Amino acid sequence: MGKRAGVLELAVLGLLQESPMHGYELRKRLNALLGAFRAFSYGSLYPCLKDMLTRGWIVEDGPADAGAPALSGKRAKIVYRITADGKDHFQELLSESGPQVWEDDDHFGVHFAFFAKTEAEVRLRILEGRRRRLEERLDHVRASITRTRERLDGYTLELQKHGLESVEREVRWLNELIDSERASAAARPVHQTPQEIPGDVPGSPS
Amino acid sequence: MGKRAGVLELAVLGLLQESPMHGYELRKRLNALLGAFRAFSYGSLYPCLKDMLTRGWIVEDGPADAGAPALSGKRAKIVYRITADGKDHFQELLSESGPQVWEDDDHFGVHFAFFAKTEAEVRLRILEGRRRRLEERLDHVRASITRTRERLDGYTLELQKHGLESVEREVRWLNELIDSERASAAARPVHQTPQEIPGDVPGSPS
DNA sequence: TTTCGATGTATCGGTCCGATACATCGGTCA
DNA sequence: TGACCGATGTATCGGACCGATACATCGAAA
Repeated sequence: MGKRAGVLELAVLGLLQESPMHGYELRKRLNALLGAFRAFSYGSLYPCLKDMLTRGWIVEDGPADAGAPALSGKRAKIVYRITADGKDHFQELLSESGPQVWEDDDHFGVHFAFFAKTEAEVRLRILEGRRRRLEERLDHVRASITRTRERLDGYTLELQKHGLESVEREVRWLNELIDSERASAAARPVHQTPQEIPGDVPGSPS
Repeated sequence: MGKRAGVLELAVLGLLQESPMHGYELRKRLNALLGAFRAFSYGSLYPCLKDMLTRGWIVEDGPADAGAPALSGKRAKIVYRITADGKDHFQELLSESGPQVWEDDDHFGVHFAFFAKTEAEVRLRILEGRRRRLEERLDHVRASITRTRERLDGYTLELQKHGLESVEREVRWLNELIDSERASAAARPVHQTPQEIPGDVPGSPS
């Protein structure tokens, strides 16, 4: 599967970790999770689910209404549940911290969304890698602007500036996050398992 | 051709408007133009150029070194030049101001990049449409956040917040642009041709 | 002289998704 | 009552799209 598939796979496993779900709900939660960031379509979701079934990361489940097994006819709903293998695979994917994670915007977004389940060390490595990447992009864009400054009209320049400031803003965001991470790492010196601070961003809220 | 093709087509025509170019340079200018926004690949550029050739928007040109026609062997460089039909088509595309323009991020970006060549009326319509679109997205995201606030962990929430603020920032940017446009429209009441203010964003610089 | 990065043209395999089809459900209004 | 409608729900497909790649030339450095 392609570059994206890994992303979807991770996101699906992460959501199913919380509770079993059917496709429709999965898609909604998926897109809510990433907010304004990204939208997945059924055209990728269902093939991905199918693939994950064959690999054994997830299994289909009858609906949870065990009270009425075959009563009242048919159910079309298909509920997906994560398997033990799936959980292993999820943790495996989560512990990745190579370039793939921070080079690609989508990869970073999804990985970040599950930071609460990620080891502190990995979190920091990803955040720093991401920052490095954005700063490279920044240099590149800045150079490009100064190189072609006189050729650009006002609107084009405005667009460039806006894009530049967006990236600068993101770097500032990362700086804050990294500082928080470091502060909390210093406070709790050695290894902290993710479970110790379930779902809290270290540092003061904003 | 798909949704994207229109975007690339517009961008290419806009750049060739300034001066003839070969593919490699075209791609560089293209990606510099859109800054941090987007990157086109040869895999889309060359097919697009081929398509535009058959439609007659552009023509191939021998290299400009007319001094040595067949001297010193071969030249692989292919220079593309816009035709009269191409210029017409460019203006036609530029005068579009429907939903396609502001719904899609890429469409908006490219159209904005050529605002200096766009009629003031169209500019305003696009900017306002874009703002409306982003505000819808904002409402949607905000609702989604409050709806699922208690379910989210700190990192997920942080991600949502960051995304939200990005969009809010973009809306503020659009507000400023719209104000500037209105002010300059009020100053020069009736029709102003794009050429009257070549390449200046109306209003004071930032 | 070789090597290397930049310039330059071009294609293809395979991922991805917008559009679409189809079905059921709960509510609402005449 | 029933007919309508929007939300819920599963699923597929055509073809746009692009990362990776191949190949060639050039100027300059080592």
